[in-house]
Amino acid sequence: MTQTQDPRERQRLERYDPVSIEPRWQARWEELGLYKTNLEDRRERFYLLTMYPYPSGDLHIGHWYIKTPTDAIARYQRMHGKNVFLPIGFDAFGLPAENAAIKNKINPRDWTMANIENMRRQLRSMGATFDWDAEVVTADPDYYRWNQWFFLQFLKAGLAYRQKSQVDWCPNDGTLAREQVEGVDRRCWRCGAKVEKRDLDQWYLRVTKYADELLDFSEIEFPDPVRTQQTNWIGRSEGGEIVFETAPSAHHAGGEELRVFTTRPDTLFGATFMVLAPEHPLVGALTAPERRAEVEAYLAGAQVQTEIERMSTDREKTGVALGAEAVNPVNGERIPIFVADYVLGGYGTGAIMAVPAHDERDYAFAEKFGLPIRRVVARPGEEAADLVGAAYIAHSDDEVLVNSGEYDGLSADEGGRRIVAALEARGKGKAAVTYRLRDWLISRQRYWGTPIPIIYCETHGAVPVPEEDLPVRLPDNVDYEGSGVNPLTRDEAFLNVACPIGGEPARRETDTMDTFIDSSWYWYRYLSPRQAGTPFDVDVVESWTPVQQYTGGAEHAVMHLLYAREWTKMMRDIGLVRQNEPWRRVFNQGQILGADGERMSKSRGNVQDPDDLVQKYGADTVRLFLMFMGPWDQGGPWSPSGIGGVYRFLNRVWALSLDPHYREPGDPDAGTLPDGQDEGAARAALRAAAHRTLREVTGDYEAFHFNTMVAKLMELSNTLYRYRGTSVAGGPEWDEAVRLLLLMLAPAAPHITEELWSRRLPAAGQAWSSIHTASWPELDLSAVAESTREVPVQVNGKVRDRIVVASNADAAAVEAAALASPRVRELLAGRTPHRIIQAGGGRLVNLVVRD
RNA sequence: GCCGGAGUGGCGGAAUGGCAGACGCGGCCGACUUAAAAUCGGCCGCCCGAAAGGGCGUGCGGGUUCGAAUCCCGCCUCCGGUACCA
Repeated sequence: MTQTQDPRERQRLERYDPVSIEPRWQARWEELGLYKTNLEDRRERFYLLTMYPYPSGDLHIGHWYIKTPTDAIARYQRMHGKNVFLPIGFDAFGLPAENAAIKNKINPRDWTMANIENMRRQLRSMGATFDWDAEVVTADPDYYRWNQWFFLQFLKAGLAYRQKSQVDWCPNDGTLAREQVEGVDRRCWRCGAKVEKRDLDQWYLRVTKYADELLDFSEIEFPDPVRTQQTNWIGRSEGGEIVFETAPSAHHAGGEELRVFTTRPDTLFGATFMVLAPEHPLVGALTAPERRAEVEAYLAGAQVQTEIERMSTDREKTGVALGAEAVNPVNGERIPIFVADYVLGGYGTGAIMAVPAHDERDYAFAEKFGLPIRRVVARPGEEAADLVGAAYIAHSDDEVLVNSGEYDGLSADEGGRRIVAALEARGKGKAAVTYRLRDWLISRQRYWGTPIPIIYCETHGAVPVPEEDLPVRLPDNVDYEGSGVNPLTRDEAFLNVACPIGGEPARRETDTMDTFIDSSWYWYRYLSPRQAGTPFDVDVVESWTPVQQYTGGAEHAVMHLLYAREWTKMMRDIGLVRQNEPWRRVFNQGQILGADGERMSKSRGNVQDPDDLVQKYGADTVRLFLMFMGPWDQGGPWSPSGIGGVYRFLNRVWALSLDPHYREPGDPDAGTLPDGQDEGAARAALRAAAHRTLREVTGDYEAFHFNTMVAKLMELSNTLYRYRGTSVAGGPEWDEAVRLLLLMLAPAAPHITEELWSRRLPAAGQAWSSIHTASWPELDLSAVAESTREVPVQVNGKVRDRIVVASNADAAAVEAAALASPRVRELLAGRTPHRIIQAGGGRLVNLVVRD
């Protein structure tokens, strides 16, 4: 067994050369069809979905950061015997393609398809187990025709509608959904330009219908921040709708209804004025002739200000009196009506009752315009004198109504309920719920997207394109004039069409759909990507979805992740699927930033190209390094320092597997067992290390704790290294440990493990089979058990000694051993501990002594 | 402002009520080598001490507990989201 050897005489160990190993195995796996999923297979299914990339041209390291651990999950689940489906596709419509087309005068399709081709190559170089047969490219007419089909079904079901409205408009990107406008200064999520307002006829999806249902997360497991963000975005508020009436005046007959929404109906007696949003339809009618000039100037100013700094942080209140009054339904009081842009046209009823004593914004407005402030809610014990002038915004349980007529003395909550009930009896109000969520504006004034299948006819209006005429294809050759104006609007061949109803000359809708529609259902299409006649095979969809696990970035928390839930519910309501949610569980990995801590982008010049790293270290090292960097949900600035450590680790795995008997000339202890260990103990220690690692690594894979998973495999390889060249190296326990190490490492570093595995099998007299078809190893708990254990002993909470006891020692034995320790006796100095605590079943002892 | 997340060695990070700093980077020392690289081994939170050992230490201040990086209260800083939502 023991060999003496002169290293200079040994044949040199073959070098670990990932660049030659990796492409060879990738080709072999493809040849074997190892990752083609048979969707008919009845084994337990595991649909693993990762957000499909936008084909911007190059994969950067951030893509690998999402996809590498996802691939490891797929491989891990396969080793557990599950039928795993891991598809991939491309989010191929969108603005960058169009901008590139304008700049270079090429077709967006050509630009996009060339990028996709490059990204396919890069994705393959990761060694990921994507099932390429399921690939979906959204710019393919066979895909986007179903966007059109869905739109028509939603139209029939009343879930889609057209409306003229003020929309957020980016000078570069055209119409934006509300979610796509970012920040205080209202900038475009995509290009960062200032967003303006425009009045346009637009198509909407009626997603507000699902507001309450979307607040129910019982069937979907989201990271907490995503759930919170969606909840806030939907923004449900309970309160009352109260009907004020306009008062008659010299210029106005009065009696018109002015509805307001409030969350504080209990403060109705404190309403001292009313405010309408600039967009409110009654502003014009209510304005007194002598006020008209000023009001119109204000409205014009508000329009301009939306384009400039209306939302600036100082946000001083502005507004103008209309010269009209409203009647408070609860006490008949007449209060003045103002128009002010701090009231939003799109929320609630676009009008508020202003209660300056109990609302910060109303208070600021009242102060500025010298309007009365009347307290109507008081805390018990507050004197009448305390109530003058100041505002009281807080809302607590023990407050009562004052200055509120018959409701005085009631608790605010109870008073509010009674006020609403009394108004309701008179038809002057009712309990109401309002949401912040708006319907989804899907029209985009862009070429590179799904054409909205509508034809405008002078006789028949907006006519849906008949289903049999789908898809409405994007013309391939369009004329880019170097401007952002949608070229479809001047493409006569596309525009001119006969009305499907009467055959009259008519024109096509030139708007295309928001690309978030493409990404709202692509994983259903993956399951039957070439299905004709329906968007997907419903039986396959029912058996494979909701998706088991979805992985991707948190930046989509209130966009993609909300739109797709809405879409699924709409599909359900037109009878297409039976599920309520698209996915069961979503995980957000962190974001890799550039070395400068900023988002990686070509313009910043901080992009890390994975190809360079793969060339230098191999895909396995890059994969493993990305997993090892830190917790997966954390991300952080990119720094390649440390990648060498991971590369060294793989080299050590290589050396251990191929050359167990080597003795390191630089190590004085090489070839000798650790102090105090005989061969039997060494063998047991090897097995214990391997199985303990297996126990922990299994838990880490399950919890997506890839960084600690790698650390523990490094520890195991360090242990093996300690025994390399000793009498136990190459023995059965050693062999088992190496085997477990390779199996545990296989999901993360698939190439090197496959290479080493394929060399082990013939050595063991077995036929070749891929390590990726092997089963996850079985844990042998008896191997983990040890005969002794170390117990830290604390005195007053500070560790003062460590004692070794038999691993089956009971509490009394541990206590006795602790008290017998010379060090402890010295510290106790004759005192008797008044308390002895053993934590975790004797894992730690704490002796508590009083001074 | 509001909502969410985070703050631990020179650095990435580990430990979620029980031995703080696993694993890795980096640094220092040593071995191997004619030499260098590669490789291998050892040491490295701060302060006192020759050592044994002791004191301090997880953003700051308090608290709960036999015991706190971890739980509670009050702050500070950074990152993400949001922007007058009545």
